[in-house]
Amino acid sequence: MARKTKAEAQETRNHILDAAEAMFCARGVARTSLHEIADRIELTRGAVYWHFRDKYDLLLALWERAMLPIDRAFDEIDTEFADDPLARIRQKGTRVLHRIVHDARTRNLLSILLLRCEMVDEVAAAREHILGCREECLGKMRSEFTQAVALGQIKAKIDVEHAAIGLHALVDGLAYHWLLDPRRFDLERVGRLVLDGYLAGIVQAPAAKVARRTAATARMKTASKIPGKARVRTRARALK
Amino acid sequence: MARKTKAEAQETRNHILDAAEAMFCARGVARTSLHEIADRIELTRGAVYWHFRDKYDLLLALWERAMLPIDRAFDEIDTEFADDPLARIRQKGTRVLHRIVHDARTRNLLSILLLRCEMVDEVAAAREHILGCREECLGKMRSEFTQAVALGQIKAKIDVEHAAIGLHALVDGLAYHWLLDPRRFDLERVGRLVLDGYLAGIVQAPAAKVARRTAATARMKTASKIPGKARVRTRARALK
DNA sequence: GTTTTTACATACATGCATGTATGTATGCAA
DNA sequence: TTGCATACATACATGCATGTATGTAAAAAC
Repeated sequence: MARKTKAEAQETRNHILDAAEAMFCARGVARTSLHEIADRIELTRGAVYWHFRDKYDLLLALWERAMLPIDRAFDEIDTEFADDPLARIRQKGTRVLHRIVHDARTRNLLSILLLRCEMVDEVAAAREHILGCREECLGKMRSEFTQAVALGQIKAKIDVEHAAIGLHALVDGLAYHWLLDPRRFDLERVGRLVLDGYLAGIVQAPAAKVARRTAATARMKTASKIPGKARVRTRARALK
Repeated sequence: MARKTKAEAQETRNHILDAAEAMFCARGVARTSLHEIADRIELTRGAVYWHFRDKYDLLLALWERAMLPIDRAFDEIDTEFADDPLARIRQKGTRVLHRIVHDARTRNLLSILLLRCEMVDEVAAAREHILGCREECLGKMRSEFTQAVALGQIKAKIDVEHAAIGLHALVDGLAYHWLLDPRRFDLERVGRLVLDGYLAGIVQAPAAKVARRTAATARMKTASKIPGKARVRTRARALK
């Protein structure tokens, strides 16, 4: 068969990635064969094996391709809200939700990651990559929270590590449930509400303090042993 | 070979389930063959096919076996905190976290569900089962939140549906990240902190109100359009 | 213009997982 | 005690996915 030019080869590489993304998303990583992927774009397995070592190398390439635009989107926010870490946190959360809903590639990749891929030995390389990205993301968020504490935007006693972990878990959990059943709720709208609720629990409270206690908070007093975080008093007078 | 008595047959059925749980957890559902499962307990595939239709029927049985104790644990809490819905919410969240950390079966099953299983056509039956459980859980939580609103424990303007979705997402997200890398953080401790932070964002605030606004909340005012939830003022004076 | 390398297609060998059919010895019911 | 259903083991047939080896024509390097 006629050999393609370098640019054309790059194009077919992208086609393979597109096909893999679609197939993985539709039928799961383990259940899709390289034959099916190649077949979808009228190629043979030879082409796939030429560009990628095996299925998991292909999967890793898929993730690397998807990470770039996400990182860039995050950096945009950093410059946009240069002096307002709390706004950056909120903006990053809502933008992630927006991307998941409106950007097919992000949504597909997240769907593969959360629902269509078994995290076992074979995907070890990809797993390490994901953990690295997660750690990087957590580090950034921790940094944001630290700055927010320094600016008095959130309670000083908040453990920034925990706040970051919670935020990350919340967003991923929302995405997970939405991907499982997208018609169940509106990820963007509900997600923003829930996110605001979470942030409301940690933003800096004004001086006001009252002693009224509900039955629940009285119970909680005896039930839990963590003094710092939960004693936070919150005030988020947001939104029009 | 010698036929076993009814009780012995039930025992081997459980052994098969145990072996499947361990293998699925260690190597993923798709990558474990029924041969490996049978081999692990010194049986043949014939035994597996006798008790289960195929691999996914086995998977479904695994989930059904795990759901019973979880439901019972939840019911215990209902009777324990009969008059305090907010405490029930908190207690259920923390108990789930506790179970995940300390009960191997719960942990394994959740690990299979979140990390070792591709949610595609083949697991459709199991998927429906899971969605049903999720809906049931959400319904209960919504009910708890509704009662909490009625008792004035949380802000009346809170949308109980969103609060339940957020709580569910938060717990699942925490579990997901912890299972991905258990040494990264202490699920029980950090999870309880984060959970309290989330609940702190929605519990009923006392009358106090102040006008101080951080840069972030000012931004948020313009950025968001949801008035109810985020305007909640919170106070959770919990914990000793 | 020749050589080399590229970008695939084709062909081959292998192994493994599945499902089913069949065998079989025993528990259990009548 | 007979007969049937049970609780498996064994055997068989099939298909499919993988990896690699080889072929090949054109692009690119020289």
